[in-house]
Amino acid sequence: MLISELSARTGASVPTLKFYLREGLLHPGESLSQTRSAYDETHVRRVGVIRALTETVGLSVQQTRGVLEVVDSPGPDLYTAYGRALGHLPPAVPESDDYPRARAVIERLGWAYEPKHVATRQLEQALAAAEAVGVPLDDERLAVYGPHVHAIAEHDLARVPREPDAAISYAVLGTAAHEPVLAALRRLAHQDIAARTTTG
Amino acid sequence: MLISELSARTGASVPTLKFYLREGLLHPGESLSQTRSAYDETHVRRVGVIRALTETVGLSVQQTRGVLEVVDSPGPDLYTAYGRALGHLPPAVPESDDYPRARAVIERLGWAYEPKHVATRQLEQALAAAEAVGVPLDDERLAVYGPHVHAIAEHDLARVPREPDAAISYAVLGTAAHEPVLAALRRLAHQDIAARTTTG
DNA sequence: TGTGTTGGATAGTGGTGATATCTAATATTG
DNA sequence: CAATATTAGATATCACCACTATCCAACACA
Repeated sequence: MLISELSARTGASVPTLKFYLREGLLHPGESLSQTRSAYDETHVRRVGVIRALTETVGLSVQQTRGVLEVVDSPGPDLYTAYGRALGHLPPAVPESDDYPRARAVIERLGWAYEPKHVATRQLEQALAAAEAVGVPLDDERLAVYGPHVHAIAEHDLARVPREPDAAISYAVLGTAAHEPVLAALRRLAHQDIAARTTTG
Repeated sequence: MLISELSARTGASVPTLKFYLREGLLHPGESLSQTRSAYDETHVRRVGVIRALTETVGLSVQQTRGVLEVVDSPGPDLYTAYGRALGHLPPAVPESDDYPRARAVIERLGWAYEPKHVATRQLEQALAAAEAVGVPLDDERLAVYGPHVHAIAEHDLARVPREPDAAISYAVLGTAAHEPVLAALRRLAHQDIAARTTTG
């Protein structure tokens, strides 16, 4: 299909598609001539991914490109690819050599403190932000969160496909795309409980 | 304290503080004269909240103002205030009269489907985005998530303060500030499990 | 042969978060 | 008391970003 049809199929305007091509978010179509390229179903899907990552997950174009690069060239192992992908997701965190809040929490939960994990840094950042807002998370609360989150994570990992490429793409996109779902579920439960306790 | 000291205390530049004042994120100081105002600890805290909401939670200045307005004038009941605050948090969702994906999930979980809840709309949006990315959430998975998330939410609500004002501010800021913590915990668990299964 | 679309390049748009500059008024210091 | 510095408040400017618009020669198709 030509670019105008890709535009019709995806709802993205032709100039926007050209923009994605320029920015390297969308792989070029197969060149039919100097002035014509053929796009296929992979392009349709890719545009959907781009729009979901930017609009719903809230990534910038740059972050989206970073995530998609990991999906396209994941490297040999899941752990490395996952870490790389997390590095493109917010919050962006400056490197340091110790993350005291995160370490305390992780040790309290009996998990392994590993400062090299990107997620460790992001946890530190998130805990610091909660403190700054005036709603710090105490140990008892984190002790409650921990097992529930771990159970969710184990279930996630159990469902990752076997083949390495599919696994990486699934893990990377799943992390970004499923977080808003979990957040929405929690908000929904809050709102529901609040409605029941408020009104009657 | 004068604005320069507030700047020193918070790390925000004087022009930035003036910007927050102009935009209505920061309440004015007590005017000492035509060219001098006194700021206090409430201003220091408020700047911390603003920076955490914008930098870590990722809200725009406009969204932050919306959330802070709810905190400042919450209205009489928690449910309304919470809904209003959620409306300022991403993802922004166009209104509709039915949210089929969300309804299916909510009914499957045995919760109450209430299309008026902002969180219902946000759930629909998040589920649609996951589909678009190619990693839809099946019923079985949501059935696993549901109880864990609900347990977390109940624990959250149990710890909300009794006094209405404190409760609302806690609920609103807590929702925004604790989501990144939960997300980071889940990412950490993923990365940890991936590290163990990959390397050995 | 003519009409119209394409790829590719370049430039422009609107919004946003933050700075910079300016002025008159007021503290502070020597 | 004079000189210097700092402030509030207003206006203007900046850099960035995600797009969008325009233009052109090359080409397809009727």
